Amino acid sequence: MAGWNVPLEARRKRTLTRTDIVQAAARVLQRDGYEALTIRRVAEDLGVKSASLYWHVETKEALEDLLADELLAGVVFGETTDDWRADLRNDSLHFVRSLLAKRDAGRVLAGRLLAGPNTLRWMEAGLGPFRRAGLNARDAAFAAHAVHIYMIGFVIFQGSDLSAEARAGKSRGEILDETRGLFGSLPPADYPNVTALAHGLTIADGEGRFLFGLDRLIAGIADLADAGG
Amino acid sequence: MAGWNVPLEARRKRTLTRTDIVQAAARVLQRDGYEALTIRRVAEDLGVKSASLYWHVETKEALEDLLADELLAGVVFGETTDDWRADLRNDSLHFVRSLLAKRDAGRVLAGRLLAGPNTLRWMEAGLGPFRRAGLNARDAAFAAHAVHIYMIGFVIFQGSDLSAEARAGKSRGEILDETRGLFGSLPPADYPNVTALAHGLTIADGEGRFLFGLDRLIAGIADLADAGG
DNA sequence: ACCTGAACACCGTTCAAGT
DNA sequence: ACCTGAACACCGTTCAAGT
Repeated sequence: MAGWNVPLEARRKRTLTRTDIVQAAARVLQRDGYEALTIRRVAEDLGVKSASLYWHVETKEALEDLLADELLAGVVFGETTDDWRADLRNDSLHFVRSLLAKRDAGRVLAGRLLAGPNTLRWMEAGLGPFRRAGLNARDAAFAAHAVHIYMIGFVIFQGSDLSAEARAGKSRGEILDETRGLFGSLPPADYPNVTALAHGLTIADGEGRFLFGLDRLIAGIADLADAGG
Repeated sequence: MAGWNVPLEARRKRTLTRTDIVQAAARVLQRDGYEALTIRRVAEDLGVKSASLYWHVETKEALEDLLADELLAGVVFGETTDDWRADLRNDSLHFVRSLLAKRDAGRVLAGRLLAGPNTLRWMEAGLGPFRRAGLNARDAAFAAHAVHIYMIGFVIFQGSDLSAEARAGKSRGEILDETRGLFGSLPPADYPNVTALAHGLTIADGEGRFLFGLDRLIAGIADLADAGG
């Protein structure tokens, strides 16, 4: 009676683990996006009923916590050199590249501060440049946090749709073009700054935009490190 | 037959408007939080059936776009002085204070770049210090965007629950205390940086933490402004 | 110990029907 | 023009029941 048409069950030979579930969640996120990341779909991807996941994971939020840690697994760090500024710049660029390469990573990571294994490894390596800059413990921690917030914020913005219109088929570029047009057409008497900066505020915001802010942050941290050391 | 027990309907004497709906959404957000911000609850708050809202608003996402603009209505700006750095610092501090005063504002604002009336007014005033710094148009726009990303990122982090555990009753302070204990108990040979900075990474992160990063960013922007001018 | 069936209390959204 | 009733296709989560 059965035997044919059991492709999903066949894939699963052994008992389910948390790791299986987290990796399935990562697949669903990558394939269908954050909106479609549901317990039921993760279960379906595993060839299992949704209720089964609750044996391994407390809630959907807890699964997202685990997924957030998983997303940091792929972040790589360059070699340590004697130039902490260059190291910090490289590490930060790799960080945002790695997260932007994964769909909706910013939405999952936003507001989570976890202590999973990948997060700890990433933190340990990421803190290196701040310590080599010669900052005291508090300043190093605060500076690292500031850079972290900036990076996550950038990933969220860059990976977002900007508005509901975007989901209705419009591309990010089209939205930006429209916004530029709107900014430029405002009455300059009332909006002198917005009209004057319309172009810079709406041009495609890739790595150049990220690096601009990152370099300002690094310069500001260097000011402090130089003054203190 | 009726006449008694119609409190919600009585409140609504005239026809529904988009403004009514947005303000009801703001009330629901403030009262019940982002998770509870549903079309059905907004409708209930207005004494109306959920289907009615779709006459005025395309989708829930479109309503959240409108709500995002509404959240910026309360942001105030100080007097303009001849010190753009001080003005920028004041404006930024007021911005995060204003958003942190509203529940889950970061979650609504995250990733939205809109051109609503409040957003435009806020942008116009917010761009002032960057222009007075003497930066060229592109640099002023990029610098403003960097500060914006940092502020929104901070609000998201500060307003978040950090993990699923937090929603299960634990306070933010308890989570931070636990995390500090965990960081401190890691093997220092494997995690020299995390253990050394455990305290700074997990102490209660209020305005001091925000200002630290903001001041680094402003210093970095000033470096550029001074070099260019 | 682990998974399923079936239900509960919700969602966003649509659309014919009412006024 | 504006709102409702009723439905559709989903959700997260629980829990008795199966193996």
